[in-house]
Amino acid sequence: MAGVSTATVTRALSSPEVVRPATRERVREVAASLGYHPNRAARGLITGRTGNLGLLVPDLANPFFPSIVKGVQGRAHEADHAVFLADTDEDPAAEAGLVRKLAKQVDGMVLCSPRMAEAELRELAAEVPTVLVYRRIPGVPSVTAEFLDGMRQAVSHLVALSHKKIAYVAGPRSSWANRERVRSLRAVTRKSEVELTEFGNVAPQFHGGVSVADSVLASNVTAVIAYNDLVALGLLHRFAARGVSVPGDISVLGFDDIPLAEMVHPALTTVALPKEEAGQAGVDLLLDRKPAVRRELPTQLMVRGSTGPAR
Amino acid sequence: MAGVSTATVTRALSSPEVVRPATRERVREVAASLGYHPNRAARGLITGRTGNLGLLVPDLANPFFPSIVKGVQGRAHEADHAVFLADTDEDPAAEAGLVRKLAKQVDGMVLCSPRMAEAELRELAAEVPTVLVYRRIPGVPSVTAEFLDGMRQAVSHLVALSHKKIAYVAGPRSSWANRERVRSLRAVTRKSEVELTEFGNVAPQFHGGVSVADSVLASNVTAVIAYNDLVALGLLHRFAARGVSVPGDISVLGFDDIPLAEMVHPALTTVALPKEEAGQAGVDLLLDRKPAVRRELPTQLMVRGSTGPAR
DNA sequence: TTGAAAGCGATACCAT
DNA sequence: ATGGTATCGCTTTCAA
Repeated sequence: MAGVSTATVTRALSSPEVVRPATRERVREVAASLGYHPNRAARGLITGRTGNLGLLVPDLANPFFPSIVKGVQGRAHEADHAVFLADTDEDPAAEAGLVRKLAKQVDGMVLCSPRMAEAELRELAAEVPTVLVYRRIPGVPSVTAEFLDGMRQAVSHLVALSHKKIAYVAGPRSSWANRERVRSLRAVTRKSEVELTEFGNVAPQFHGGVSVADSVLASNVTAVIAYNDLVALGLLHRFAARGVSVPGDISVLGFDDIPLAEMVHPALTTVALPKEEAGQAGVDLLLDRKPAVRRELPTQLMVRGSTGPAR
Repeated sequence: MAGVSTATVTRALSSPEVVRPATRERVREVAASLGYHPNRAARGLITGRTGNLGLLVPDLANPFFPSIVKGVQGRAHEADHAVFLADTDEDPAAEAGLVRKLAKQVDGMVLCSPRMAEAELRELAAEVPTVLVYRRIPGVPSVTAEFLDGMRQAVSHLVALSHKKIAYVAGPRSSWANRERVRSLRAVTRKSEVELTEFGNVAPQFHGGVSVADSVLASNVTAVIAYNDLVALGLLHRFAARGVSVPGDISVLGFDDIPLAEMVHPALTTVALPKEEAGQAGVDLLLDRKPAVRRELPTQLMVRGSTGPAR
């Protein structure tokens, strides 16, 4: 319709500088009036780049993940990329299959808190450009948070409130984040007067916290740090049902800072992890294709109503 | 590698019945050993089907939507389709662009609670196979819930508790769901002794509820129905801060039944809307390509702690 | 600066 | 039952 060849249309649209301005404008106007957009699949066939990204999350029902998805999604669209989303329902066995299914259609994958084994993950990362978010393995670009520092802030806070006996409710064994938190917590408490008791492992969900609450109460701790906010909320719920006062009888501290943390009574003291930022950083790493980079984002203790002086 | 033509490979993989069993097995074994999967983009070029679906949501941070996404995602993968996700951040102006950007790469779009105007939506639906979830316009397949019946259950419940003056806190004007709820509520209360006072419009979020709570208290209602659970939680939060007892001084009722509703104290009485089911039904409608169908899923009042007898 | 034509990885038709 | 080949929509040489 513009009276030029398809080659010139391509050039007018993707390499404006090489066509005569008059031609370029004519082509662009016609394209706009027709609502023409190049078919990305066909383009990808020849360029090898699809303009698509893949994102894998363990469970969208955990409010921690939608925030990350928003971050990935937002940044990807800024970079004119579309995002495939896959939810694995906390099934490690499903992860590799989903990644491979998407691999051909994407320029890269963002794997958020993948539960699969390290060896398998490494294989996958060799097949398709991969960025890990909230998981770290050698040689693969990743975005994580400063768990050790976050744990230090949490324990300092409890120590300042005179707590001496602290419980930790562990999340899934397959969760790298859980392993990191346990490691950090042990490291931090080893140097202090604090006595640490560990519970779990529980599912990283509300009911996980509910189910372990009575065991925690039966011990003699005055404060409990939960694997994440959802578990912490489960603890709060069961404590309330048992008539246990928080923070009067026991202090509760979570991890993540999901939006809910501020909505409950008492509001949950928690270690805030970067979520949208982590998603954005993940996309940046993927699109920049820099050599294996490890970004570690800062964490921040949010002191709210669920922690108070030891009884 | 299997000693056959590409045509036979295609057939062995996608129309097994037309190739000799021996050949078929040989091809399949070689394919498996190579980890070969047909390139879906290339396939889409000639078949016209991409095996991809697009999903648009207003805001993933609203816990109502992740559930729908899970439903869509799960069903789509069962049908061997991948899902593009786009979050519009509650910006109606962004919706059409996002849809058009994805349109070429998908077999159809699921638009979840789209905020855009009806005329524009109709245009879009003409360009790409579309299913609406939680929105209904003539001629476009849709999945919604029985709001009128849900509202009837809610009001009956409050009437049974002797409430005579009820407030409604309205959500966004651009939200079809809000308009439906207002319409249903007016219809239901018109026939009863109940006096209805309307507040809002507020953002469909926690802070929306917080911001309107004092106005509600200043009126003389004994019960309040919120646009959705998030707004209801905002009300609960502000009421608690003001020392107002729920349900002692005022009853609170939400809509949606998001997971949080059960996690707070007092637990939120709410009208449960189908979420995963709605997402699944949306995908089914899209893939069946039946003529314009309207599915209306049942709703269910969940009575919990936040409603009680009128004071 | 522009056009012609090859080719990306598949499928589907027409032969054989 | 199988192979040859045109074709999908686009980009990228290579020539003009």
